[in-house]
Amino acid sequence: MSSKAPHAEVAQRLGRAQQRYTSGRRTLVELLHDAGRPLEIFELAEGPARLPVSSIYRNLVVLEQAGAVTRYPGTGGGHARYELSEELVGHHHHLVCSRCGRIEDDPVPPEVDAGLQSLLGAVAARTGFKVTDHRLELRGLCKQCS
Amino acid sequence: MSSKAPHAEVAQRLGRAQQRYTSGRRTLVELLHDAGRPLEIFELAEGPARLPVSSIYRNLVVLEQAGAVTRYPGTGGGHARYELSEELVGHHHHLVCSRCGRIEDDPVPPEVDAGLQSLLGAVAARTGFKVTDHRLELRGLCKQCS
DNA sequence: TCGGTTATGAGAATCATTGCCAATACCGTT
DNA sequence: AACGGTATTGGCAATGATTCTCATAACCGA
Repeated sequence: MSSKAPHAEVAQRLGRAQQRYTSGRRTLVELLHDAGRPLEIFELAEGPARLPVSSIYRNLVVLEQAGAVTRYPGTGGGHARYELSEELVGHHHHLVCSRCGRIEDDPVPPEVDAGLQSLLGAVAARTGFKVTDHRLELRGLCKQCS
Repeated sequence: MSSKAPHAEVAQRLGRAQQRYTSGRRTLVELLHDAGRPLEIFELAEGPARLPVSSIYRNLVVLEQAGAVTRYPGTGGGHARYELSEELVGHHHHLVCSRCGRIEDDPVPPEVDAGLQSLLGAVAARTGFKVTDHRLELRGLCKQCS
């Protein structure tokens, strides 16, 4: 199931950042790719891979600086989560269930995102803030909890 | 300048939650109201009010449970921030400067939010996720940094 | 004012995250 | 294939934000 993990792109980005694509980093990328949702550190550490915690943190920083993963601060009282960057897996939003806390990815249809883009242009004109990126979090109840 | 802080509404919500509106809690509400942007703990603690840290944390939890403040997890590597809840100060989005890290509020024009609402309805229909709320974070460069 | 309950504040305890460092793996060269 | 130099790893200690504890103080109704 991890066959289509974007290893080539990650390797390229790490190369640009003068970093190696080691086996630990490769494992992280596969775990994140297979999950298809932002994972917490313990989910990476307790999985079948059994990666040491300090290496996980260190490598996530490296991967983030290389532009391969994105960090999301904990949503509830929870802890930080990581995900493959949108440049690798495509633009998407997050569905956060306020009951069970689960976060799922929601791929964004082009017409929806186009609508958003025009909204963001209006913000720039109004406030002088140059918008380069956005994060949209939809909160509510997931299928199971509703 | 803190004259229009929504003390009455906060008191009402605390009452419903069987909680008192003490002077420490009142001070927190005024600080948050005056700031008009999400504040970190140290900004509440080091201000002229000199509130003890443990009381700040405890009271923010109480105020959050009563629906008077909202917690935002730190955006960079940063720490948690708190703000008066949207029910008290109105719906708004956040402008996050990726250079200086500052977060500003951005009030949402009704027509923009109406556009968003229709997008969210589409998500519900497509995924079975019941959207009750959303958070939009616009990232980019603030006026000073650009 | 009294009695009982709730909130406060100072410090200790907890826990995610980061730093440290000796051992290991990797890479280019011979 | 072995060598030397550099980057990475992994276990554990240190850090720092957040939470807990508990004795004291404030509050509220009778």
